[in-house]
Amino acid sequence: MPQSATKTAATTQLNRRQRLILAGRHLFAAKGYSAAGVREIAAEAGVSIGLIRTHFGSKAGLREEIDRQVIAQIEDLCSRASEHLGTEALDLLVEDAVEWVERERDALLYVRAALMEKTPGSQALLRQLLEIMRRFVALNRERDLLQDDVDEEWAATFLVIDFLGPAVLEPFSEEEFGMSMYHREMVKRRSAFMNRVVTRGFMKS
Amino acid sequence: MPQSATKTAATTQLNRRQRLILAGRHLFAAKGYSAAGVREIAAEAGVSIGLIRTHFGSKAGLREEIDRQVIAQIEDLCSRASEHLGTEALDLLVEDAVEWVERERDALLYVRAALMEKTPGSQALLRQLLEIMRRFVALNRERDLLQDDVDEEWAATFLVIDFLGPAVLEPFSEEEFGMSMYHREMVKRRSAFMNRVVTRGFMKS
DNA sequence: TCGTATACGATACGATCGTATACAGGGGCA
DNA sequence: TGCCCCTGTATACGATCGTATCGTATACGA
Repeated sequence: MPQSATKTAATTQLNRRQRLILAGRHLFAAKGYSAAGVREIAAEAGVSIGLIRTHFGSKAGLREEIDRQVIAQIEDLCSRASEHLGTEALDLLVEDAVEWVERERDALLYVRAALMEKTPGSQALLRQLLEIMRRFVALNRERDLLQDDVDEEWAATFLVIDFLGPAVLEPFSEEEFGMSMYHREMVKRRSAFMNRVVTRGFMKS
Repeated sequence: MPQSATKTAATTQLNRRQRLILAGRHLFAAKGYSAAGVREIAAEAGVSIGLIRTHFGSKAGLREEIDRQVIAQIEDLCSRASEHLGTEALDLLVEDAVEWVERERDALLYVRAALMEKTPGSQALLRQLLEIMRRFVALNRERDLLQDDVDEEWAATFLVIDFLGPAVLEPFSEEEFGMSMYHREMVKRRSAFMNRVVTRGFMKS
């Protein structure tokens, strides 16, 4: 009983804090930082309001912690993406990203919401994404997979935009396209189209 | 005196209302709908708070009116884009859009902010953008400017994403790229890159 | 010229915001 | 056992939110 109580207590402590983070991430992503209230977050996490102050100092502190965790996730994605080489690197990066998005949809939607507000955290998030794409472009140049005279900085920016694009459109996707942007069929079509665009384009010159 | 007084009064009336709309558009775009308060909006417009209720019923009513005006502007852009034909149609559409963005930057940043929140207005805004791009794609197909076997729905979505992309990145642009996304040099480089991408891509297959 | 409708501002109201404070339970250490 | 710190809850506080109300000034039609 004492041991299991200790364990339970520790678990609960971790859970309380982490549940606040998850609830905050979810609500910030869904309604935006200003519109999501601390009482609502605490209620969704199933804890009392005071815990936000205890663990994070303030609502802003909670956001900073969420930023840190999401940035860490993207760093992970980045390091795994760097392992991909060869012709199918883009496919694999897309697959990795898609797998992450499926597993951590709230995290992506949080990135989407975070970018709406310019904070140190959101700036860092964007920089992280740019860094991933710059490395990806550089890697492909080294492997001689880039066409000649490509504006590499814009190529990286282009990739960031088209990574975030579906997230931006996601809340409207059901009504405009009849399914989620991250529905398997949607991802497949999009992946095929983007693959075509980056290698051949879609318009005659 | 009476005539000029009448004129002034009428002008003032129009100004008051329109100034509220412009101030609201600016603040909603800059801080988001929830974070922008009615007192702040009234102060920026140089009128008293009560006028928001008088003219629009509520804060939400003000947003609806802003939505209407912005949608109307985009419709204008749409009808003008439809006039462009021939090989340089994309260039002209881009030029039109760029000119509009330069003239009405707040309107674009408002679109950006509006898309963060799912409302009837934001859904209509997105649909409008999609419609523009669908027509553009269809027009190019009719003119035989599309490559074979292009997924036209995704092509239109792609164009929407890459139209909104710079707006999404704009608040971070100064720090990441050293200048605004809508700086002339930036637009030129971006335009060149996008032109290349849609016709040739940038990666070897 | 007067009556009325509208335009407008000042202020009050209730709700909700984020934060601060007071207090309760339960391990770890003397 | 007694003290203490840590985690946690409940509640209070001041500020600010959006909205409602009231008084006044101004323009227009009879």
